[in-house]
Amino acid sequence: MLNNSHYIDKLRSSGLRPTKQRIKICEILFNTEKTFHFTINDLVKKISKATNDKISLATVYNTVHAFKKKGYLKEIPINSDQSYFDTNTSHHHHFYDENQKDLIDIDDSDVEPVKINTRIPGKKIKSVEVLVKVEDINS
Amino acid sequence: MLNNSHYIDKLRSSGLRPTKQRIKICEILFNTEKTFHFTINDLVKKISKATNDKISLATVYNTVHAFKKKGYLKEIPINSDQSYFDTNTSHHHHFYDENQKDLIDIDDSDVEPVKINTRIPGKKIKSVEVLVKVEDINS
DNA sequence: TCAATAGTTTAGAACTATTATAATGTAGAA
DNA sequence: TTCTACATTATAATAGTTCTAAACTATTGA
Repeated sequence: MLNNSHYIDKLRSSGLRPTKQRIKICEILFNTEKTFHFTINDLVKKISKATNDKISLATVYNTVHAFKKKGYLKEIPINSDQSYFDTNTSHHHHFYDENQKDLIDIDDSDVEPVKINTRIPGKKIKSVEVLVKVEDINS
Repeated sequence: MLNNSHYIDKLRSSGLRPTKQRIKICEILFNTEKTFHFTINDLVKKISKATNDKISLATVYNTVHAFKKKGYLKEIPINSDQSYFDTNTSHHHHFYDENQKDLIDIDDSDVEPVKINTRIPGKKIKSVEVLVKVEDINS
């Protein structure tokens, strides 16, 4: 809202035109102290709370994908009917609470480096992601 | 095909009626030396190859979910447009080849035990799954 | 053995997340 | 300012999955 020049620069420097929709989405995703997880549906709700100018669903999808491609967002692999995204793009892992259907970050420093003692010929490792599924103690 | 009594017992003992559809799906999923990964679509194709009596799509979904619930199948967390299942229900991990969209088992013995040095109060760990995304070396 | 019943299968409709389309709008360059 | 390539939009299309409700069948117990 206030200081958008940062986002404008960020967008422009990665070859994305700083349109008002993209800037608004930047504000919603990156103007927070803490990183967070969201689905497209979550983001649409946040947008409609934050502004009166609605952004079309297609643009939300386009923007999220563009941001993911540029490395501003990560997609988190969970079996789910919808995709989860993370504004925390640093290397880290996740708890997935199967009762609350809630994702919780695990700091990289809280996971001992994962050693994989096998390789696939002709392939290089792109990422190593740990998903810790948890549930209520009494279940 | 031949010795179905094993599957009949297995189904019955877990409270699932041994219908011919379920027995057929058991044969396809569990009559193999090696475990494998599949999508619902893969399974439907295997069924239509294996038999002339077609099994309706709804039944395939129902059966896979029932088998998953009983622990005969695992669902593998990958971001994908469709769900992947695994007939290997032992503890192990996966490579996901992003170019070929192919899943490859990583033996549990090929991954050093993953130590998580943090916990969520009131929650217990249900599983720890490692997904190693790989891609072609020249990409 | 046979009817009752509770669980199962089925085709097809419905639903939901996501992607494609193609017309309109707009940022940035000339 | 004008042009053009890129963006946005509403809407249609697609694809995986779930729902529905009627028909079917394995099991129970009389």
